Amino acid sequence: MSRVSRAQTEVNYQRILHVAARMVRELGAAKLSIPEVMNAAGLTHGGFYRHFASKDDLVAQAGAVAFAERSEALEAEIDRRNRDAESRAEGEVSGHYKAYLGGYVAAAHRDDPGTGCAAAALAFDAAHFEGGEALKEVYASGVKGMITALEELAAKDGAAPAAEAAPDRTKVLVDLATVVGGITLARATRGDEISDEILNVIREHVAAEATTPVRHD
Amino acid sequence: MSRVSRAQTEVNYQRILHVAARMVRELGAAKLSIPEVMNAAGLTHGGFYRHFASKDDLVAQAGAVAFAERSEALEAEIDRRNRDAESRAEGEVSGHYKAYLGGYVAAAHRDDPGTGCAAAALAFDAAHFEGGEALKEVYASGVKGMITALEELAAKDGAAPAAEAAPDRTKVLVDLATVVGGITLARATRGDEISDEILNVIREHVAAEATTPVRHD
DNA sequence: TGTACATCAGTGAACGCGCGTTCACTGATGTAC
DNA sequence: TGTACATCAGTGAACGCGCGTTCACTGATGTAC
Repeated sequence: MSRVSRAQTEVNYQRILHVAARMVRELGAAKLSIPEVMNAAGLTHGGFYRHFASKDDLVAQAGAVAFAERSEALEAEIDRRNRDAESRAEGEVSGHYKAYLGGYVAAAHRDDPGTGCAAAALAFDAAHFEGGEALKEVYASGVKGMITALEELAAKDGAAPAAEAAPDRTKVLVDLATVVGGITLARATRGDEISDEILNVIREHVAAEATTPVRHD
Repeated sequence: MSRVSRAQTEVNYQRILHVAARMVRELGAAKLSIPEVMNAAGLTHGGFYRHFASKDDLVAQAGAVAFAERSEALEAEIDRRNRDAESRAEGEVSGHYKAYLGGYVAAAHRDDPGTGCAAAALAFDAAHFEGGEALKEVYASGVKGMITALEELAAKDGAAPAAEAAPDRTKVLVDLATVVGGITLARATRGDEISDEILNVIREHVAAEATTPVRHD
């Protein structure tokens, strides 16, 4: 293969990005190798620099794609909530907020980080990134986007018991930390009985009143 | 320097271990280099294999040391609680459990992972470790030790509001996930305003009734 | 206690390896006329 | 529409680098007598 059409170039670029978005969540930035990414995208490693300035550039762009993929999933959940709201009487709750959180802390999500939450999978790399600020910025704005989406999802949702206030930013931040910590601990202890126990306890805690959990795989 | 006394050998071994326990929490296993560890311990890299079978062996042993260092801090907290209990009337609470959690989610702890919680700092490496099961086992038993210690610390502690049950294993698991997730997100977003906001919100949530926070630095 | 010798912790050079990155080359694509 | 040519996406070999690991060597330590 020599030169390729513009349309094909764009297809290849997108394929590299999405392959890398999966692999960086599975392996982390340090073990992500350019030859392996290019091979997984069906190309040879030599052409890499026609698309990216450096490996750090790839990692930052792939991180942004990972957040975007997940953001689509969360927005779909919000749409579902909005549609439900139309056919719901005043005071009723849909439970999508808690369903989302409950599905987050699931074995399927723990076992498949490559398509899972970018905030959990990329936290280490965002904290340790040394190639400029690109990934750090991607990560921070990705997390802030998640928080906003969760606030939106929770706004008319709630399903809170009588004594508890309606979900607000504080509750969203605490819940997000809880599920991110839960999946992080569950992944790190995978293979030990404590891993499932953590998932189960956290799931019941965040989604006790949920109806059907959202699938994360 | 050529051969060295047995006592000095043990001193050097311990120094390598503790230096590595700090560095692996700061850098992660992938960026931890044997030459740098040995230099930081005041030795040259050639002698490394007199003490360790491989880099994976070092990482696993250093991880165990990191958990042990922190376990000592937690046990000191439990001792303090026990001493307090003697001079406390029935029904009073000391608040050490919540003080510990509150101190965990602090800027000082976020900014100094090298001496901080091993469960948070080593989660990525435990999840991605490929050199046998050593680090995974160290990590799982380390986390289970933390949970046991927190249960013990919470047992006669509590400071729970009227409606809330006394802290039990469920509460400990949820609280642990929340503070681990909180410090993980705060480290990954460090430099952005959201980092401090997460720490502050989580701290108030887990330690609302605490008196003085435990220092984690 | 003193002597002779084996041990082995630490040194520093060397190894092979995979990595990120560069580069000369290819030849279909895109463009100018 | 057709032709001539410049462009440039992709190829595969090559580079320097730091890494984990090995090894011959050193000489003080520990031991046997």
